[in-house]
Amino acid sequence: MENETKKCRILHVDMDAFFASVEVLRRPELKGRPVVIGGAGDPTRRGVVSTASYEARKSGVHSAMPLRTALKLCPDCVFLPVDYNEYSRVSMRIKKILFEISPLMEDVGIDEAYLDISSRPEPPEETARMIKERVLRETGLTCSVGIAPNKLLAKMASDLQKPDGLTFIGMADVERLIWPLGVRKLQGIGPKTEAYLKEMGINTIADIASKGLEWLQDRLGKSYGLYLYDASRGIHESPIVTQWKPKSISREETFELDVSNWQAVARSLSFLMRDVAGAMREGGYEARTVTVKIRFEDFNTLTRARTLPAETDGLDVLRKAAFECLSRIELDKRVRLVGVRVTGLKLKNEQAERKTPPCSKDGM
DNA sequence: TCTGGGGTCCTTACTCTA
DNA sequence: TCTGTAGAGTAAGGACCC
Repeated sequence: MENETKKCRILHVDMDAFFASVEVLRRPELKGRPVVIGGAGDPTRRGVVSTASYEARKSGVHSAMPLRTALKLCPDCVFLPVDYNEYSRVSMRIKKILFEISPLMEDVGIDEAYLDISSRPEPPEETARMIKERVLRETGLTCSVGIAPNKLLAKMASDLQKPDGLTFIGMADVERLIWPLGVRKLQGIGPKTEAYLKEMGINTIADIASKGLEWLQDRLGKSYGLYLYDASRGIHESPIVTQWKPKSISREETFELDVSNWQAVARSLSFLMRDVAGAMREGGYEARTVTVKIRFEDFNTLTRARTLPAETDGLDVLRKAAFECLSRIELDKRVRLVGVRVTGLKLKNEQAERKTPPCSKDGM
C-alpha cells in the first residue's frame, strides 16, 4: 500500500464552481443563494451557463445550458455576467500558490491545474492538504484535489468528491472506484460517443474494460479505441506540460438575432479579423492559414479555409483571405454566427531559425 | 424556444509530387 | 515512359474540453 502511495505523484486541483464562488466572494450577500454566471448575465438574451453555484445545480442548472432554460428551471437564480478579468486575476493568485508548491505545473484552463509533486518530501495527501489550506487562506475559495499515478485518474479523483474534496486513487482502486461510473465520466467521452456506446449496450466504464482492444478499435477507430481500452483500465501516459504555445487564435460572434444581409456578416467578419490580428500581434505571432466559419439559423455550420504562401500578421492580407473564404459560402439562409480562425502560427522572432529545414519528426 | 466562445485533436477526402 | 502508390499538405467537418 505504501508503495502504491509513492507512485501517486500527480495531483489535479479543481476549483469548486469557480466563477460563481469568485462572485460570491465579492458579493457576500449572495452566499447560500443560487447563482448562475453566463453570457451578459441577462437570461432573456442568447447565452449559456458558464458556471452554476451548487445551490443552482440543485434546480438542475448546469454549465453549457442555455440561460433561458436555466431561468425556467430556477426563476429565483441570480444571473450575473462573466467577468473574465476578475476570474483571471484570482486564477493567477491560485496558480502562483501551486507553482510555489511544485514548478512542475500544467495549467489547464482558468480553474484547474495538474501538479507533479515527485520532488516534494512529504506524502501526497499532506501536499494536497497544504494546497487546499493555502488556497482557502489566501483567496477564500475551496478546491477539490485528486491524487493518482497519472493525470487521467487524478482528474477523475478530484471529480469524485466535490466540493472541497480530497480523493486518492491508486491503480488498485480502479476496479472499485472507476469501473462502476458511467462512460461520460471518462475524459474524451462526450454526448455523441456516450449515445453510440449505449446503443451497443455499453453504459459503464467496466463495460468498456470488458471489451477487447480489437472490438473497440473496429467500432471507434484505431487511436480512439486504444485510448478507451487503456483509459478504462486507468492507464494513461501523458506528461505534465509546463509550457504551452497556442496553435490557433480565433474569434466568433453569435448575433443577437439571426441576420440575412451580407453586409452585416461582412462587417462582423471584418471586426473579428481585426481582433484576431490584434491578438496575433500582442503575442508576436504570424499565421499562414485563415479559416472562416458560418453557422446558419438551422445550426448547419460551414467552414472555408485559405492557406497563404507565407506567414503574415498583416491585417490587409489576412482580411483579404478571410473575405475570399466568405465568398465561397452561399449565404442562402439567415446567419447565426460568424467566426474567423488563424492557424499555422509562428513566432515572429523564430523566423531566422526556420531557414534550416525542420527535422523530420520535430517539424510536425 | 433552445444550443457561447476559445481552444485541441482526430478522421476523411482530395490533390500534388516523388 | 507509363502507371500505381505512398506520403505530405491542405481542406472540411466533427467531437470534445473548460
